[in-house]
Amino acid sequence: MSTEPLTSEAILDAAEAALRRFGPAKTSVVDVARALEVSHGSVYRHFPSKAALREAVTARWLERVSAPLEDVVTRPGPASRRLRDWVALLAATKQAIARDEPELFETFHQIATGSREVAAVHVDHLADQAARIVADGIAAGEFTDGDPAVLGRAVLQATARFHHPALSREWADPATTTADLDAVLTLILHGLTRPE
Amino acid sequence: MSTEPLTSEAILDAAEAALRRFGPAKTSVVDVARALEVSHGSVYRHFPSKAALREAVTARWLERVSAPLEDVVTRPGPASRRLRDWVALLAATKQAIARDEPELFETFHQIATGSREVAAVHVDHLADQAARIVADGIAAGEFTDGDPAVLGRAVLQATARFHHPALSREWADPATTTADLDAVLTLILHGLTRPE
DNA sequence: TGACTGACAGATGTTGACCTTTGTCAGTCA
DNA sequence: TGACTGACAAAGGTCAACATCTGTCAGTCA
Repeated sequence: MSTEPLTSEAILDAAEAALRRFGPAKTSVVDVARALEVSHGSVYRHFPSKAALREAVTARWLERVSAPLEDVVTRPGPASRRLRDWVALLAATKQAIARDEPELFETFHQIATGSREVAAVHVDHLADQAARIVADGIAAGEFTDGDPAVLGRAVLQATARFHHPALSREWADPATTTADLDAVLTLILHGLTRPE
Repeated sequence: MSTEPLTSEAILDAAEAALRRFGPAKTSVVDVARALEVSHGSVYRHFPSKAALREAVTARWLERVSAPLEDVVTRPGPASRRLRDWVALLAATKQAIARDEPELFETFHQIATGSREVAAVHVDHLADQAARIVADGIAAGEFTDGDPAVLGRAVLQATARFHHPALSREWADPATTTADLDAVLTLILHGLTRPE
């Protein structure tokens, strides 16, 4: 019996573990509280509803997806190389999770689908990362002029086929998927790159 | 009581009408047979299973989607204009159905998702249409050199966000969607177009 | 003779009584 | 005093008996 005070972080950890073990359908607030050896009423002192708790778990998880991408954004080197690597890493990350932990992937996709807010924050974050690489490329004279925000968003949307969770069924064949992503990236980069 | 012989076409018509009226969950083979005033056993003389019947209805419906696009492919005029119009018409068609007949849209999406074959034929057909416009553009010196099949497929995939049924939730705001599609199309066409 | 029927077995859905879970809140304890 | 408990009402989920549907096939009818 721990004497530590109950924190939101501890609840998120327990909730994520429970979701991994039982899946979204079989995870109750009581399960989460039991793992923490508190009553389920205590969980409600930190999160206003079960939905809010699940969204918080998902938001934290999505943040762990976009954090490694930040390295590619801030790394030195040509913007075209970084943009290509950034999209490839984003796609590879999502596809790896879908392949290796399909249930967990499905869980988080379901929750994100149900809550516009959580998904929107994640998408905005990604679009911003892409926009910053594009801005670098324009500043360096590597890309043609344009609004980085619009172009970053366009890059994200044009590659949706390869990272949007709703299209995970389309990733069944990794070889085809990689070749297709290469073709789309080449098309896009050609569209961004300044001639000469 | 009709003396006409029962045809596959008549069954498809009745099945589509039943799907429209009752939805996919509530449409039984018996319902379809009843509308035709035959026993459900007769339907099985034309289609080996309920799944095959539903797939045939869906295939016919998808063909009605891609037929009007053919006009844009064969129409005279610059390839860039036609490619832009083609994607816009494809997106507008799918989005209009999703908006105006959400249940029917959901029905056909569900069936197509369940049967790789039907969906693959449709996608291949669309990729081929795009490839033909790209080939025209290359032949006319309007686009840079490249494999039309690869580029056509890339165009289709890069615009998936705007026409893939699995992403219909993302079309909620038509104004944003149109602006986003414009940005992606501009990016892609810039990538295809020969400088100068 | 061959398109069609209808009775049938097994699979799949539906229903409603029962049970678990969510979310609240007055009360306890340190 | 404020973090925590646990009993509770309402909402939602579970399960087994019941009903419908799918797919087959021997038999009918023109």
